[in-house]
Amino acid sequence: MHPEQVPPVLADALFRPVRTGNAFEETMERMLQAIRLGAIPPGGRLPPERELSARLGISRVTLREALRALQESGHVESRRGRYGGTFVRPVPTHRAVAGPPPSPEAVEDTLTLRFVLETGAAETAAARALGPQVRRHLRACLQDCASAPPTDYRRTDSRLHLAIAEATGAPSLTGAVADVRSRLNALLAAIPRIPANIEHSDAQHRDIVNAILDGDPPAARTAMAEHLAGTASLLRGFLA
Amino acid sequence: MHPEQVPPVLADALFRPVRTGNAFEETMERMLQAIRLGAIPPGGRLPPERELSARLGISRVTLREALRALQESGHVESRRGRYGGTFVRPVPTHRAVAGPPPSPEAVEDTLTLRFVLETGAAETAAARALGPQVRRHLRACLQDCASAPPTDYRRTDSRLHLAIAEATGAPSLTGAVADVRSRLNALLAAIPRIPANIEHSDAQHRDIVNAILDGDPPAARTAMAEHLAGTASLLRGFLA
DNA sequence: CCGCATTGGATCGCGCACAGACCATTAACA
DNA sequence: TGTTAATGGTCTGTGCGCGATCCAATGCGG
Repeated sequence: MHPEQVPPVLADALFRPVRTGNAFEETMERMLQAIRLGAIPPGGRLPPERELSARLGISRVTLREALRALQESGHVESRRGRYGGTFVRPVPTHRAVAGPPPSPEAVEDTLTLRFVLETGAAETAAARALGPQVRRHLRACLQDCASAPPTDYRRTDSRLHLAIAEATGAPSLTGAVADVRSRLNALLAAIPRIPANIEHSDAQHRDIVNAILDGDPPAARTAMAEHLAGTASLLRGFLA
Repeated sequence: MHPEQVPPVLADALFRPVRTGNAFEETMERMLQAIRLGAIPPGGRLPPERELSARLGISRVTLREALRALQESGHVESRRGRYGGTFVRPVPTHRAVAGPPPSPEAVEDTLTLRFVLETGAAETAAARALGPQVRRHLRACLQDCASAPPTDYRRTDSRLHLAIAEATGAPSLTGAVADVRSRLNALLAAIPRIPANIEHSDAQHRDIVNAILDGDPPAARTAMAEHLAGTASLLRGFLA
């Protein structure tokens, strides 16, 4: 007997895990993502626990467990009372967690998804009529990125890329870009030292943002593709 | 006092729900996805419960609850004993569940993400050196799609698009395409009747597959973009 | 200086999901 | 024709996450 089988690659995609880890771990990951991607800047305040737990779809108890862990790891700080809240601490103790090196397949997978999502986001953003507020935000992120000290580069860089995704106006796309960006940052953390191609990056960032602001989708896509190629070959060199 | 706030769009993306629904519902969704997307053809056999529950990262009890529900809804059928298993029933009782009409924002969100993912997948697939097996699979899906009766069109169409995503070799991208495709099918289900532009679609499918097999990324992207435009304007017309 | 709205902090009972073991059934194969 | 391996079917105890409710602190407005 030979029942029809589902192709292996498709099976991996469709029958992938329903839930990755428990609620606590998922929540930790999400909060760290928000902090590391610079969505909540140092000194910034997180939404109140009741609101945040509702947004994340988890109980307040579970959220508080995660926040407590983040507190102990030095990422956030809590203050009680009205006008209190949970605040992101500036430059937390950056202890590099040395995990197992990622497999070449995982690297290629992440880079492929990233390329598709981010070039697509740039193109889509350029095709939209952007409001003045969004345009200002893009320029501000670009400026932050260019003038940031090397220690903040990773964060401001993520912030800019996220801003581009936001400019598409599609929440799903923004979320997908945020996720793949987190995966990318995890890969970059496994690299010993980052070469000083920051100036080069800044110029590329400017090209991308200009193309988007000018409403030139093909140029935005091309500029983004060139920008991503740098990081991609860097990662492939170290990890693949 | 005015603590720095996180931009609303980004907050929606980052603080989106950690887990959508309970494990049972998630599992149901996943299994229905596999069936409706045609990954498991009618008559095909699902992996054994033990293996499937392990893949999905859930307990066998929970998986069985979902399978039982699918059994009662007529989607699958179980047989005990060696060489038994759970099989997809041909053409289950297609009772259309009339939910609330999707919001225009949700439609636009889905269409945007779909455009980015699927054009990106086509381009990526065309840029790869495809093995003979993959090439055969693509051609087979194209053929199925062209020769399928109207009742099977949705399924074979999904199957072809999934095959293209598979051809990228990136599991994450394949999973993302499968997800957005499910969302799209949900939207299409809300439309009263599908116009008879199937022949047109078949020609476009051929163009896409040919461009991929010829290794012409720009042509693949363009062909896919044209193909998606049809469905997009259809949905926008009905729902936006 | 007082009152109060707002926020973090803490506790208790409930229900779902899990892990593991065991039972029942079936078709290929020797 | 018996054996056997693989599969669906069932049961029980355990732990995590949830909902709800209350407590504690704190700074602004009167």
